[in-house]
Amino acid sequence: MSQRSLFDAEPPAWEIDAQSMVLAATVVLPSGPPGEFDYAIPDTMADPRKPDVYVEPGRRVRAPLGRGNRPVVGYCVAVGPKPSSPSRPLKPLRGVLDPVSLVSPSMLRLTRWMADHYLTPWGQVLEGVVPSGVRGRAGTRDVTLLSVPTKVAARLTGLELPPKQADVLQALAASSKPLSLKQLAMRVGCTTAPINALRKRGLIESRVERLATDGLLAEDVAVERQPAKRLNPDQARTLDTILAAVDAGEHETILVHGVTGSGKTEVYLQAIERVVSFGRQAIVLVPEISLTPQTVGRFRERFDRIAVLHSHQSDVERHRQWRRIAAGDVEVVVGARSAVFAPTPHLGLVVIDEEHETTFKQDTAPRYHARDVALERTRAEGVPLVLASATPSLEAWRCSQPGAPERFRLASMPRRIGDLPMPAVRVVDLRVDGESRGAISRPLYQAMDQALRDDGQIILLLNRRGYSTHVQCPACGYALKCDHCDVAMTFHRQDNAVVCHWCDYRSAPPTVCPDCRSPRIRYGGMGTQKLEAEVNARFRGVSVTRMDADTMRRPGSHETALDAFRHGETRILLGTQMIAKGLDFPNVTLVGVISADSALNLPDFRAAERTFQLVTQVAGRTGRGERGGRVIVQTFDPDHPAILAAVRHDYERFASEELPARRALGYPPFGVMARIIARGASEPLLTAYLDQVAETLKRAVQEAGAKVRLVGPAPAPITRLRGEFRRHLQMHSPSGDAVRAALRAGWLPIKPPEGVRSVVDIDPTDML
DNA sequence: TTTAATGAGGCC
DNA sequence: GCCTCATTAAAT
Repeated sequence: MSQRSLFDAEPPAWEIDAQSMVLAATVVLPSGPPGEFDYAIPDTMADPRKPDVYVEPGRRVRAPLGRGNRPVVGYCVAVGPKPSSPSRPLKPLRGVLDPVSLVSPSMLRLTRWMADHYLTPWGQVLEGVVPSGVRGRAGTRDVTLLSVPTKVAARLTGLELPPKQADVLQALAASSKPLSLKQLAMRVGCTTAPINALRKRGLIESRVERLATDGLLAEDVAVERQPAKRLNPDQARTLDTILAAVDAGEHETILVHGVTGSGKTEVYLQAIERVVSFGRQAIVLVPEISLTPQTVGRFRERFDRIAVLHSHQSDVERHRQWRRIAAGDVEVVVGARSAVFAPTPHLGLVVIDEEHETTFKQDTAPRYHARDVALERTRAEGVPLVLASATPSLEAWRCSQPGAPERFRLASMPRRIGDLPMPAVRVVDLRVDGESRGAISRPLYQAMDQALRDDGQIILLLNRRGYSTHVQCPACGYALKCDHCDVAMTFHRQDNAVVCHWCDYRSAPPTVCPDCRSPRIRYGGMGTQKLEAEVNARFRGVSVTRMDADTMRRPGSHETALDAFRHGETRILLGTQMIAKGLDFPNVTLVGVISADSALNLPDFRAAERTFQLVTQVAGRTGRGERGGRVIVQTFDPDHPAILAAVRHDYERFASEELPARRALGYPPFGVMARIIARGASEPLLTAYLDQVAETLKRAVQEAGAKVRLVGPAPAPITRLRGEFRRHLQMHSPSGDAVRAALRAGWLPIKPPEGVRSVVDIDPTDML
């Protein structure tokens, strides 16, 4: 019902024209105006018997936009009757792009929810959710297939034809299946001229078909099937909890909190077996980094038909997997973040492994969190969601505790399988035991020496790549920064260059201070390259492998490095956080954390949580065999609660200390956060814009009487990035809807000036 | 008075 | 995001 103000006059009678209902498609655009637009569906596009040009929700269409009727492509999100009047008729659609729907009705609802939740135009969400290879039908091609009509075939001999044409017709009639133009020409040994002559005379008929260009891609490696493993009581109890939800056929979120090595994976593998036995599909989300052949192998051992989705796939491969999933040919989808959108026709269960990982948050639009999207999807489809972690996010943990607005069921697995003990953790106080030079303290050195003599293997974590992490002049204090970013340059010895880890700008290492010309420039701070050199120098003849973003650049290098470690060819594995997660090597008897504080001092309210997670996770890489294991954690802050809790493998202690602090400040999980990030080349322009946004936001919050607190505007912790200045504005509120309402009223309508870009990040995972 | 330039608003 | 139309300023 439309509302009319008392002061609005009724329109004069001659302006009211005959309205009629026409069949219309509602269209959203991947870029450009964010709204929904209705277009009349021409009769030719309303016939389901012509599937190639049929308009239905989830397909892309061509539509004329604006006065100039500029052709645009958009997603049809709904079809239904809409009013159209002679004075303002609906424009007709121009065409249909997709021969099948790319987005199911339930995925349309999910993306609609995302558009609302993350304040991102619906069309942009869809564009970000449907892989480009699927849109472009990568790996397929229109092929013209030629055949002889049966009528013609019957009187083949009676035809008078030029010799070449006769040969062609003979060959095609003899073929058991239709041939392409090229194939036929090849077979006869002629050009396409005689073939086309026959087509023109109607003696050859042709049809166009979409076919795979490259035949079958690398087939799934055959893997020997493994039976389900016997479960210990903790595992059995957890499985029962999940199966109760599966069998009830209702949505429920189950947080599986199991210590490292407690056998979480086996539990959800068995839960998936049940789901698959009902003819339904399961989606398993894992952090990108753990999508290794080993992980995937565990699924292949247990399921016949799995699909893998990750970001390093080609468009062709992704398209193929997507089609298999949509066709119902797949039992289990294993994938990174975006696999939460897998088009399973009959979803039965979603599992998010390592639920606390920040890689589940996408850092470009649509800036969604796969955990939150999965929660919404499973709720809408009425299926259970399993979140598994040894170190759950505090968001998930709080939902498992009494009094939370959202209730998750908690399943705890406090013991390792085989009743293996958790490794003993020793803290080395670097203020006391730190030596003047080097990364390895005496206690760590001794432990390494011992471990090597006992034939064990060692993992060393240092969460910084490069050689020296800062380049500084002792004379004037100048620290070398990136020319384009407000970030310290890291010296990489391998490339003999200083590198910006944010924009990859590189330059020659300075030999004198760029500021005061002092020749005493110092290279300080420890990165993985320098650690590797130190280990090599102090443990001569011991094989060492470094794993970080620099050594893992080529595809497969991850596998090569881990295989070498598994087979004992490498004794010491050192690297950044990519070695901290999920690895399961029973012969690792020592884990060393070179610097537990590296994440502790970041300007981020989650710094303590990150530190706890990282130390706990890497500590869990040892003690997985009969030989036990120990952990040495080096820190300058041995009394920090996060480190103390990690030392005791005590998640609940960490949570019970951190949660009150979060509550006091209104930080997540007790409040919702949003962050407006504006960037641009001109700092004054940026400041003026964000000040204006702050003003309108403040007014919107006041008018709504909402509980939304604004912090800033202020320079972002990284003030400059890729040559642009950055400022941000934070919003805190107990209510996400209040934040969104404020943003809709106070941010959306303010168009940034030329040269300023502004984005909103709902539930940001970092503050940089 | 004409022409160029900048900005706001609609796009169904 | 792009086009159109309005408003305003500069040029003839």
